Amino acid sequence: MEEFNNYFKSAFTVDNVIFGFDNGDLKVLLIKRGEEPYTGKWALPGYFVYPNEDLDTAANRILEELTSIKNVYLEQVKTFGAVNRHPFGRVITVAFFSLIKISHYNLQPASIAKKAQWHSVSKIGDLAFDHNEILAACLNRLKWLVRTRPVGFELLPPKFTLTELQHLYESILETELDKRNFRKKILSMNLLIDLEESQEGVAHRPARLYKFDKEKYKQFLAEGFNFEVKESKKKETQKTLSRKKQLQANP
Amino acid sequence: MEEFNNYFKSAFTVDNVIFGFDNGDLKVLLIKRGEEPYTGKWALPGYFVYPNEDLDTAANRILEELTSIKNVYLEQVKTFGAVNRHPFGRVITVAFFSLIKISHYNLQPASIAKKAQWHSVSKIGDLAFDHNEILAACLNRLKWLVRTRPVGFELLPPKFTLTELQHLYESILETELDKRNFRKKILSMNLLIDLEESQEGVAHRPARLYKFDKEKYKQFLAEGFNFEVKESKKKETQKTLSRKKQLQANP
DNA sequence: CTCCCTCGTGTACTTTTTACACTAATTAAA
DNA sequence: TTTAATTAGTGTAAAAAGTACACGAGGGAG
Repeated sequence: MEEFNNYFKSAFTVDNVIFGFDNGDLKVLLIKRGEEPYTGKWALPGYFVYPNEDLDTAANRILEELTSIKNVYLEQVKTFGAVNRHPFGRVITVAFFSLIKISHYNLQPASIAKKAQWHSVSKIGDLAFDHNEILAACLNRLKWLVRTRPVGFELLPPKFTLTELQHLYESILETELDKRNFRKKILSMNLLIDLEESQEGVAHRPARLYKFDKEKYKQFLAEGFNFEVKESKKKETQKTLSRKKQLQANP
Repeated sequence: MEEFNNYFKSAFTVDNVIFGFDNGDLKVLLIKRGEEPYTGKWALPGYFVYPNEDLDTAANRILEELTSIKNVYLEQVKTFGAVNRHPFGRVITVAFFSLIKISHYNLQPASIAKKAQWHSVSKIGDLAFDHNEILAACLNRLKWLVRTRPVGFELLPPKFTLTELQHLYESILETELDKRNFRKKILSMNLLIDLEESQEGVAHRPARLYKFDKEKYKQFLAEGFNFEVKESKKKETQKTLSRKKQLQANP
């Protein structure tokens, strides 16, 4: 016990990569640092974990302080603890990401709003600390997630069109998807409810609005996951070729 | 800076789930605790992270102290930091898992060997701390990994038969695989080299030996991953049914 | 020589994925 | 009110991948 207390202890933080979707673009909420080190640089929102706080509690706290939003999708991704990642001492940080609906994002107190800003993921420059690396890890996880689980809904307003959903996927996966195949796939999951309403205020044929079916989603989670969105293949994969070879060899 | 030093600091450890495969069974290396708390209970090997040590360095150190093995597959999985997970104070632990070839596993110094022991993953009892939870998380990740990347080789001796490889997959995935389909799939990846040798000392027709092709594997990693082993379907999935419904509705 | 055991192999069927193009609905402008 | 502009919405056929399934071959043990 006494021995225990003598061990080296390190500062312990949580960084939260807050994703949103707006204007056809995937965004991250960044904060302009007002203090040393890296003053003036953009950084991921993060803070020390309190002694009586679990990790995800800390991540939620950081999110709420910034956006006044609670209860959103939040996932632990990876822990970063390189010896020299913080110039003032040893700091270990657990990276989380969360998915929020930007439309629901309440303006924070002015003091915070001055510092916090949405940035298109595709146009991020040099961030403070190792935050580019953290962001990259979270982006990767998000890509995997979106191919695997129908979480797109977390980033869209409650009512959305299939085209919006497709743009969201395309933006996250950085690829183009075939409209018909995408719709076939998404609708075949039966996780969308057709609201039988249409878009308003657009200068072209209005699209149908859908909402996400939370009940069916629970069922889906319980039964195992059979969902994947794939991009087009442009060339024969190595796998295909080698399989053909194999078949020729053993006719 | 001064402020920085006043923040709450926590003890910081790494736990390493060391997987091996032997006798048709997936194993984990556990240690019998000789001190408080949880004296006498089995626990995952783990230790404090030193001030000048990166996380994966610490995980490798723990592995090496126990097994004298270096340079094996090692992956960070998740960080566990619940407020009360350690009765003596706040301890945050980063869980890693590693894959080793049990055949290469040198006997440690007797002092360690007395405490360390391989346990079949399927027969693990109550572990110390939250280690059952940590093990479960690592097992899940391993399942995903094995369906997605050809890492099975990390757990087998340098020369192995396809049946051994299949048993490894079956043991990790906790499912049965069809022999012909499994071989077709594995061979079509072109990651195995047929050694044109046979097993010896078995009381039946000896199987061919293969080894893993590291060069092709690098290529495979560079080109993106197209590998998955699936278990048999026993019933129509919900997806199939709903798709049929949809097709009937729009003929 | 026979028994016993595991090895190794092919095919037909089902499901999933992919590629691809035109008509419909609405607003804005002429 | 006609026309242009713009996005919405829809089906099908071909290719690839996945699945189910059974028997002769090769070796050791007795």
